[in-house]
Amino acid sequence: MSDVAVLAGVGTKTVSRVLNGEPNVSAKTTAKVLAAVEELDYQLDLMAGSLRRIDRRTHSIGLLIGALDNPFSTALTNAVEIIAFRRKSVLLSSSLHLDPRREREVVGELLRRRVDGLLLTTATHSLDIVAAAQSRGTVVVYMDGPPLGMTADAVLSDSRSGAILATKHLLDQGHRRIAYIGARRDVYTIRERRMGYEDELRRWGIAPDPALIIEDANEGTAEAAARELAMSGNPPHAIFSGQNLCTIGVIRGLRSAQAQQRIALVGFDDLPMSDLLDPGLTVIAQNPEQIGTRAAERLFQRLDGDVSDASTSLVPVRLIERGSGEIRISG
Amino acid sequence: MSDVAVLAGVGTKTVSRVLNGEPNVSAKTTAKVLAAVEELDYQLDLMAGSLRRIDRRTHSIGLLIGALDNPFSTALTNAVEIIAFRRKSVLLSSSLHLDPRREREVVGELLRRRVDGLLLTTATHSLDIVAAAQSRGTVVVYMDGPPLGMTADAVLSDSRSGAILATKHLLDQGHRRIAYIGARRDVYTIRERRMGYEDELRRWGIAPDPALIIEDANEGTAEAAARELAMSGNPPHAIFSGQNLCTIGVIRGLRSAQAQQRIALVGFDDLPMSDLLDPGLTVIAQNPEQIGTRAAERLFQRLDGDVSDASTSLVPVRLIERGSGEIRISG
DNA sequence: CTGAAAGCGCTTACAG
DNA sequence: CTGAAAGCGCTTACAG
Repeated sequence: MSDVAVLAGVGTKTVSRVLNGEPNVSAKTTAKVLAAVEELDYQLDLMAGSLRRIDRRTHSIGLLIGALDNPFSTALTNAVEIIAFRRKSVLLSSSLHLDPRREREVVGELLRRRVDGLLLTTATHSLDIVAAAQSRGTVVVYMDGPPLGMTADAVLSDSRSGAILATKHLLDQGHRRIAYIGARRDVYTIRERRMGYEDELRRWGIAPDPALIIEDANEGTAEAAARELAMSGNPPHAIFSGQNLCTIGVIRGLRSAQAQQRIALVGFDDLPMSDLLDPGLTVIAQNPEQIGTRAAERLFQRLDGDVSDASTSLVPVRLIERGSGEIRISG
Repeated sequence: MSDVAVLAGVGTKTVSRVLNGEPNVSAKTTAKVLAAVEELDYQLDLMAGSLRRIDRRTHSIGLLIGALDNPFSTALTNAVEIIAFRRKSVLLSSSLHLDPRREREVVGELLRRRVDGLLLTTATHSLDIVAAAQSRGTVVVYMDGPPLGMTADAVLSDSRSGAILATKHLLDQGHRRIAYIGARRDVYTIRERRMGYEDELRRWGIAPDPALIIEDANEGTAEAAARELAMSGNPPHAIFSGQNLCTIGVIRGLRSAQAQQRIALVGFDDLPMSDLLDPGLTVIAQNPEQIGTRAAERLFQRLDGDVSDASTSLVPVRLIERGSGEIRISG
């Protein structure tokens, strides 16, 4: 910046004024400064500025995501990025690559870079440092899960209602033996989905059958489980898959048992091209754009000084009928 | 940091030594400092440190991507993130959301945060500031495209060979009237794909037919184009789709014309679940993990002091046969 | 409308 | 093995 000041023949404070759009600089001086900036291809050093700035804002926000291997996470990230860009903030994005032990280190890296806020989709192993940062003024917003062990804003899908909707839809088709195949039980939203499934069964007077409940599945084990269920002596009439990657496994499993036209399927969370399958995949679609947008907007409201009580915002889900969930009972 | 120093009863330089793992600190002093750090939940301010540090490294790298709406971009980002994490660097990721006018501003935001390096998948509208940053020591590596108007390392798919492979495969099935439906012509790799297609046709003595070449398509227009071609009086025998989102459109178009079992299709770039379609989708699969990994590793080699000549690294692609590309000529 | 001095939280270059 | 002083590139708080 001093180079620019020298070349323009002004003080550094004047350069700072021009580059930050502060008032009280004559048009002539502004022009001189801008010419020098152009000449030297100068870019303001925002990080140096934030050191002295009264609010210490770095105009960066940290995003912690479980893994980027999922269209849901991608859409979420994209939505967040759009809001951040609008607010002249940059996104420091980190994923865990499925290794929860990295969480502490990843969050630490974000905090050491003094992000203004943290958008967390998962944070079970770094609670202390997140809470400490929050008490120092770092804004914390949870996405796709509730705040764990601390008070913070959260934006998430209404998983329970979605699971109830899915289960009811299958019951409405006449199915009674409905299996659940879901992902990691240690994830809040996943548990909610299983519980919604059980709630609705009970509401219809059906006791959840442990033999029809498979948890902690990934794509591979979901495939094996679906295949096994389909080929068993007493196969289920329908399957509710509690997560999109599991759903892919279930589809493969049903196909390898040639049961995809016989056993109904509703998946939680949508998948691209799932309308092109045969049968088309019926899903409970989440709204990741909305979750990401709301969470990021909440974060910036907080940065703007909103000190109202922390709140949890539930984003509605909806049923999309494409065929697999509308297979009716045939026996 | 001074709080920690006071609490531990040492100088700030000693705190700095402990936190940066520098030698020559007694075990006892180290313990005192660590206890104070723990007590205060202190996190080093990396950005403040980089200001004074001799190499001025911020341990952050900027990633510019066209849009995150594509599994290819996602896989690329993921691979880059893994390498960056390994190198204790954080990823500032920005996408353009398809708006090229944002490019200058986005790149500027990254540069103003003094990223150590820039990983660019697109950079046609910010050449001057990228080049200026490069000449100041910011490492620039291009991904998924060649360096445009400057000298820099690049890592990209061997698009031309892939397009030749796709076209040859369709010719091998007996097809002669092969259409090309591709995305934005202003993207280098997309142009390479079309050129590979034309090259191979000519090698077989077939003149490319302008009526069978559709460019600048997106998912929607690719669908319309495919449908129109399929329903025309003189439909093509096969289609080579030059980009994955176009491919989705083409699949929809062929289906709506009920031609998906009649007109062969090879798509450039793989899509998840494309083996579950009927027919399964034959593709030229890229290797985004490899592109991202190589590009990030190159970037860190440069930061480590490698001053060898800039080089372009071509990552091989491969044909995956799943059915749609193996439909043989039937007329 | 403009600029000189001080200071943000660190690391550097020294001195002990 | 340890720490005091200076300085990185900015913005703040002033003074003119």
